[in-house]
Amino acid sequence: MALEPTIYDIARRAGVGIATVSRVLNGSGGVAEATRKAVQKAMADLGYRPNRAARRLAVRGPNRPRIAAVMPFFSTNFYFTVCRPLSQSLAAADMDLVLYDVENREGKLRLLDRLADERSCEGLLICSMGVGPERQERFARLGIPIVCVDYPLEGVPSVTVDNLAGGALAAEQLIASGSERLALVTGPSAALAFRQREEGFAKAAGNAAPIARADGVSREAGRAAAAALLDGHPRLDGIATVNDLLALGVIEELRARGRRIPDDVQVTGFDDQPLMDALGLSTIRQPMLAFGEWAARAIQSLIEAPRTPVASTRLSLSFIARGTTRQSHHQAPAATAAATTSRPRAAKAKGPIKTGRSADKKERA
Amino acid sequence: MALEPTIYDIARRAGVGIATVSRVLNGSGGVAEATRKAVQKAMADLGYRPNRAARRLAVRGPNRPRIAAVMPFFSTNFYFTVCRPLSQSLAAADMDLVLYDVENREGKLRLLDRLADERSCEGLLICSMGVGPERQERFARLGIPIVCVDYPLEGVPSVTVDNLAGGALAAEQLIASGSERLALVTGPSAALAFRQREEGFAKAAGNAAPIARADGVSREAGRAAAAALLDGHPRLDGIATVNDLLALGVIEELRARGRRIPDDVQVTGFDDQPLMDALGLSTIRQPMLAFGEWAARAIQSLIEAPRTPVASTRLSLSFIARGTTRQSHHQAPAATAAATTSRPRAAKAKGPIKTGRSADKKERA
DNA sequence: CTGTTAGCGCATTCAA
DNA sequence: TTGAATGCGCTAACAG
Repeated sequence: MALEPTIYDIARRAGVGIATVSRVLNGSGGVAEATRKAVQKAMADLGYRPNRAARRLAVRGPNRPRIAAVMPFFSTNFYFTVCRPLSQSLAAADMDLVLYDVENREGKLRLLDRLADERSCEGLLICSMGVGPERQERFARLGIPIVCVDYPLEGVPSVTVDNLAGGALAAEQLIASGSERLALVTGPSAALAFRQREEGFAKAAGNAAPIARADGVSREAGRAAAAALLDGHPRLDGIATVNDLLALGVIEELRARGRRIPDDVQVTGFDDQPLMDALGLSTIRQPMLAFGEWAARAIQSLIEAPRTPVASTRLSLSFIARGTTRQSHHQAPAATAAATTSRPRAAKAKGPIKTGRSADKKERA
Repeated sequence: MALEPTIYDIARRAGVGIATVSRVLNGSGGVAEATRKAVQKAMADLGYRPNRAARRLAVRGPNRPRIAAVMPFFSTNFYFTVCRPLSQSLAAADMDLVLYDVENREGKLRLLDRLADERSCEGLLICSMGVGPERQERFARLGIPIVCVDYPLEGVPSVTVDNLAGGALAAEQLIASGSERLALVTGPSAALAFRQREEGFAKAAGNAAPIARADGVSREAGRAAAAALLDGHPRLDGIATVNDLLALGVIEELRARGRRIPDDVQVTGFDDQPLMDALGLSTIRQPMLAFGEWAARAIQSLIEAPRTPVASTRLSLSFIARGTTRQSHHQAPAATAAATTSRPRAAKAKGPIKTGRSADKKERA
């Protein structure tokens, strides 16, 4: 018996009609206690499990759209923060959010294929990753709209930021506040955003500036990368990173080596994840809130009006000055148009908990 | 036309058979370009949206169990951390994780009713919240197993910790390291865990110790509560909290008032969320990883073998000493059996980023 | 290439 | 209180 038992099976076994089985199943009353028991026993014996598809078809239950959110969810609080507005918007629009955490390219592809095979979602939300053109085409044929966040995918609406400008902004800020020997700690090259930030950084810092690639986006990875970097370039006085956690790792290593921050070396992060203000990390803020809100709206309109095209948007980044950089003397070049700068207050790093409670609160999308 | 159009509708409109419609729908090939276009136009015109229930029934698609995870997901990183192992376990077991963020009691009840009405999940995972007995009974009848995390619900398997002991542990640690005038900053009384921690704290700190109730579990709420507390009791030298974020808020307020930590006043958190080590917060660690793993296993076995009872478990808490408390002189009383203590290293708070890289890494479930 | 037909598993009349 | 019959929307043979 490879197949799942159905109400027919249990009806036969209990010596009743399927209607009766259905009744006890739904507690619709009007069933003799004896027969109910018999039916329940039969269900238990056969390990019956109702088929929800059949039920929903029969009951004409609401075809509540399910949005599959595919992303390396647990890698960083960036995704958590993006998902917050997303979740709320979707709930308000009466859609379900199904979370699919993917850690690597293989996992992602396998998942996408499965989603397509089983049509297990009505909308696809992909973060920081691409989709093969053939897969993209497949979803299109199936009528499953795709929306991309933090990744520019041709042919589908996406919200992105100018990562190239962001990378440059980091370098510029470091320079503006006095660093002369810059370096960058980046993450796995699989991420397009990282590669773009690297490029932007190199453009602004000069190609001589060393770039160390961390093996992941964790603090540990950042620390290891910083160690390697500092071994080769002990005189560095400004380290940018492509991610806040990496920056924290860099800072740990710097401290372990007795370098003072920001006096000896300045450090910047990227994202402005939650708690970075408490940690006093200078960083480049991504409009995570806006990311989530935009994505929710886009997928919503795509589901309600399948053929209506949605225009992609590009949001801007801003530098948040905190305790790991010094006061900047020059304004950042206006060249990086898409990136704006804000300096709430020159919060010198002192205690373990340091809050920049100024303009830090709301992001400026 | 209140009803959704079906393939019959579009078949009629396009002047073809339903099979053809189905073909273009699935890209199964073997359709003349002309007819395909006609069909697609009809679909567009009628705003056709395939009914997934029908499809899955017809195709006998895998009845992949969907686990609805109901919790105040975005309130704290506690849930994020619990969900990580949960997500991975479920994925490995071939189940989908559907996230339902609920912010309050009403939202929760409404959601639970909807889940039951629509049978939109095969398993229910509830965090930090109860379910009404009638609702519980309803899910039971529907054959939808429930598992509770961080909340002891009679009749359903649950993972919990001894919050009473946890509250006491906080007070004891504060006392052991020299505080004499204790206070507690707690959260909304709706949360059972908070109430229990309050009770435990009061028992160990004495009923004279003031308890301030914050209006939420955010840093802002913690800070506000601390302000009120300090206004009324300026000489406090030890403040425990029921949540890390609250503790961070307390610390902000303390610093704003020029009190030194831990010299003038010691502070403890609760949970040991991610980054608390970097922030140097002394706290009581919850076994979040184990929470998630256990829940995944429980729901799994309940789905595979519906009638098999699963025993609840209670995991233990441990105190993690970091920079916001002083070195303790006495061992914590052995009375709080369920709670163990560990002091990796007396990390004096110095820089904005301070890492206790010792035994901090893995939790001790 | 395309239409006809027969289920998929369940809820729900309607009679009995 | 119970059973037989019907249909939910779609896919998949099987004929044409």
